[in-house]
Amino acid sequence: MDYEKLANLLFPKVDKTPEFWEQKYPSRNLPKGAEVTRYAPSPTGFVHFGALFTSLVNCLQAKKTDGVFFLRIEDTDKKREIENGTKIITKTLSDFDIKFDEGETFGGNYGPYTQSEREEIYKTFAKKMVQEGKAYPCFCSTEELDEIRAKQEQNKEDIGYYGKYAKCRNLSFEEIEKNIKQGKTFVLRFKCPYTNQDKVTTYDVIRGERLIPQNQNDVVILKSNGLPPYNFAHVVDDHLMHTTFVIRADEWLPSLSEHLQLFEALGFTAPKYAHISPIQKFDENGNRRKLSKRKDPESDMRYFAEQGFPNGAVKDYIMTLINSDFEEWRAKNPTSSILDFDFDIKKMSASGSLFDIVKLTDISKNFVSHLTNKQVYDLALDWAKEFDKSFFASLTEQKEYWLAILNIDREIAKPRKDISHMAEIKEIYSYMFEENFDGNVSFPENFKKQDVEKILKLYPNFFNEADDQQTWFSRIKDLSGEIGFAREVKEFKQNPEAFGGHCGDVSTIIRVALTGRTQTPNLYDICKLLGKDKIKSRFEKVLKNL
RNA sequence: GGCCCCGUGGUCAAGCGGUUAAGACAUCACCCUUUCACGGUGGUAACACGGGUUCGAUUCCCGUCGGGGUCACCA
Repeated sequence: MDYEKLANLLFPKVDKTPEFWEQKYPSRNLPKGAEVTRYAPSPTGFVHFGALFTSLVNCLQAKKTDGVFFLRIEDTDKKREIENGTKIITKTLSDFDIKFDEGETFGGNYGPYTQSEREEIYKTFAKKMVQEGKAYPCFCSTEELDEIRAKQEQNKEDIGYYGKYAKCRNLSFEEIEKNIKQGKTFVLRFKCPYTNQDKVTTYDVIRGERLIPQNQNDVVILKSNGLPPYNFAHVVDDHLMHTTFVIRADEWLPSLSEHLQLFEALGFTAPKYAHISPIQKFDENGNRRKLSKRKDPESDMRYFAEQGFPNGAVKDYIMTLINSDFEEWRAKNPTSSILDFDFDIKKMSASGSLFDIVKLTDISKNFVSHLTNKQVYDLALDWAKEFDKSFFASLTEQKEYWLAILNIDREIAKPRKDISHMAEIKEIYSYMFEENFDGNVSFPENFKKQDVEKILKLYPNFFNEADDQQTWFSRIKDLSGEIGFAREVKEFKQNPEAFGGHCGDVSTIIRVALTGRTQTPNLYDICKLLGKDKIKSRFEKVLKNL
């Protein structure tokens, strides 16, 4: 077979040579140890939780080594593309402070960074493969391929396009020419020189050295639309873009040997690899499974935006999954940038972790507790603008009041931790607004009705808006004494029979009467914000319902 | 089904042949406190199983089991 002739038959329009591209994309001049990493999504407009996870690891790996982190859009399958898909992805990542050094809209000397615009490049290298007898055209139809598979399944043989099943592998030049003249489309297949009896040693940065069977399939390297599938695009792009470190999901592990073969066939040096296990969740049977786009709302980063989790909190949570000593570091450095953390990809676990909303909630509460009232207000405002119109209106119209509410138990040594996401704020503080208060509250059962009545009638006389917190509470004690309750909790505990309750009980009754809840932020602040008039009117409503 | 990956408390996880098997979340109890929180102390709770190797295995090897992934002209 004259491969040169075949190459020209298949790719008559390709006039560039591999050398041309090699010269156009010379080695990057980077310091020793600098890693070039990338995030390479399809423009589906959907950012999976695991994708954010992976992109964060890639980003950190590049930043920690003073390397380059770039964005490449893998759009060789036009079916998956949606309008503005790329924009949505970059916006989402940028919200999480994941910034690219290079990419279609970020600049860089190794573009185009969109695969559909790289067709000429792929074809140049595909042609080279043909010229060297390492690839051949395949005219098999889907039906023929299905037949092959059915036969293999029946015979319990390995499934795939290989050996005697590789029908088009030995087509003569004349047969190929005839097919092409008839206008038949073809895919280009890699002429795989191995069987799966052959083994190859691979190295994965997280998993270490492994001996794995070689791929034996004549995999497709150019689809009939002229663009390559992932395998060939990955190899050509990451070679030409000088990626040094490919960090990707572990679903790629089974095709690693295939990729390595392609690097070898092209005469390229393969990058380092790390394969990350997927984030999982329990299914209805209690088994773990990968977070699913269809079944799990939290697989979509939009979920966290809708709930109003601060991006920083989500990122902190992901960091705890990436390197488990992050939490300890974060506790000591509550406001430091993640880049100051001693990230190390080798500290990553090879096993997949379970998504845990409870843990995220805890981390988020900690995160929010370190913010100022203004920062929380701004986050809430941003969130409400998009997701809750009435809350937005309330925040805007009563800005000062909201700032005061959000300031309760904040910016003190041990701040309160009750807000984890923006969507719950309106509900958490609903009792601060008269329109939500109907006087229909229920007191804990151990309180006597007459005690409640006494307290509600007396408290307004004991409350002065000008009092500081200490004075305020001493008046509550006075009130306690007046109705036969203990002024001090200790006093009560020593002799419970002698009292109707203690000052803490009085506080609880006031709290419940005012808010309908047994747990709220500092009661003193609430009373002060509400003011005497509202306290009175709320108590009147409660007394009517008693 | 073939191949591949993974397997320490409910969850995230340290651990790299000898440990009282860390820590965090969750949970429970208690303490602190002028209320609610916050905080503190302590408790419950784990090496999937079976064989080796070894003086000694959570750690190394093999097998079993369990879970996951992958077998496309999708990435």
